[in-house]
Amino acid sequence: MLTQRPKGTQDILPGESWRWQRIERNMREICALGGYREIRTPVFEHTELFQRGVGDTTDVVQKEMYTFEDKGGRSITLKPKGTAGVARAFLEAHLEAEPLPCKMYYVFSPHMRYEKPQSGRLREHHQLGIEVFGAKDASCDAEGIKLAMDQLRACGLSQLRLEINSIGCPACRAAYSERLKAFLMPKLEKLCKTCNERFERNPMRILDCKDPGDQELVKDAPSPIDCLCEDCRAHFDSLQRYLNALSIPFTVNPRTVRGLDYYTRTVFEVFLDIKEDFPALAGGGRYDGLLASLDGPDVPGFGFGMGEERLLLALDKMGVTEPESPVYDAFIVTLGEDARVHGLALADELRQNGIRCDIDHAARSMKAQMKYASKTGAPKVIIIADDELSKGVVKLRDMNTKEELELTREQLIEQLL
RNA sequence: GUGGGUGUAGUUCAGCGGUUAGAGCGCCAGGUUGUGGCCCUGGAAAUCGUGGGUUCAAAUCCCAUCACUCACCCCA
Repeated sequence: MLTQRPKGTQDILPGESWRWQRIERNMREICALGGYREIRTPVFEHTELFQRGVGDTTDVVQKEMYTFEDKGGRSITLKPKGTAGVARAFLEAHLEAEPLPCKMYYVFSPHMRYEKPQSGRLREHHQLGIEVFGAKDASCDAEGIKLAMDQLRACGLSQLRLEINSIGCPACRAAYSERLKAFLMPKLEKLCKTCNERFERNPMRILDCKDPGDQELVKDAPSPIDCLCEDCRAHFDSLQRYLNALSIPFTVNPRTVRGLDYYTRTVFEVFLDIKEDFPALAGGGRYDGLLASLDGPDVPGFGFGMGEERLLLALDKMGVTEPESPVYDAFIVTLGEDARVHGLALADELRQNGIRCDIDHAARSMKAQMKYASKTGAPKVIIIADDELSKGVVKLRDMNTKEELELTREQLIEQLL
């Protein structure tokens, strides 16, 4: 259908864009306080960037990318993940030569994945988040997590649950993977079908399988934390120290495993702390090997992404509602074309003075204009008709008290300011 | 990709074989030739998702298809 949006997309209509602006404003303010500056990267990149930067074996790359060949024969992919593009921009501009860390944030970044849509999951969604390059200490991780929590709280969410974990460095992961496989091998027959598929591809994913039978079977599985090397262990310990210093409650969940290849050490997810299932609001972690894997310098990284649609969904879910502020400070009701001529000039003058106002452009009846003013929530109405024109005044009506004053232009502006 | 649910005015829904498919809300107009919210009256607005089949007769039953939606996989 011509007038139907593509599957898995959403329009942000005039009546709701203010909600987006509000959460994005919160993010900008919070980030500015911590010295993060905005970065904007393209909505499409060379396909190879995502294959290398996200991971060839991940579901995102294997079956969810919007990939096409452009007219120049290049393979192009619509951004399915944010970090790879930011990493590419960082490397291309050689920001590693500038003072580090490089602290960046982004808002309203569109992400496209070919998935089957459902609640909180779209084919195009928008993320806000941060990326930091060149800070290896866990204080960076803690600060970033605090920022995510602050952002959610600033938007009006208080019931939050932070889950952290450490999946270690590649060496720890290899060791853990072996240990986990050894543990799972004898139970393989009893595990569900998808877990059997996961066994070779990504055994860690079996740990957060939703199947109750499987959960029971893997209850005593070894924890990745037990396989951490000395450095990774120390990093995870200091992360917890920092989080405590920031008074951020958290739970260590060894089952939290980000399904992307580039993560190292810290991974975390933030959930709504409620009984019902609700998808993660934010997720992220450390990716110390990412830049090097893109042939860049050995510079560590940390970041998180937060789904704006999911955040808004969570606000609805938790009943955090705030009415839209009225579109107008005043609405100008005019009767007849002479009045409209004056009304339009007056509207312009008021706008020059920073007063948000509008005038009827449809030559409707006074009743209809009053009704419109009322519907839009305008607190004041300015009435201009023959009577006012001949007297050289306008009438200012207070829509709540119904009080009406006859005023000159100067008096009117004074009143409205 | 797998599985469930739902498609009827702008919107939320009723109708579930039998005249011309209804209602609430919204929209427009009038009651009130210069005054909104409440009330009253009227009006516009629907190829009943689409295609095929069964039937004397289909919005209603059957099949297919598309869309929306929810869950799984995965992820924000």
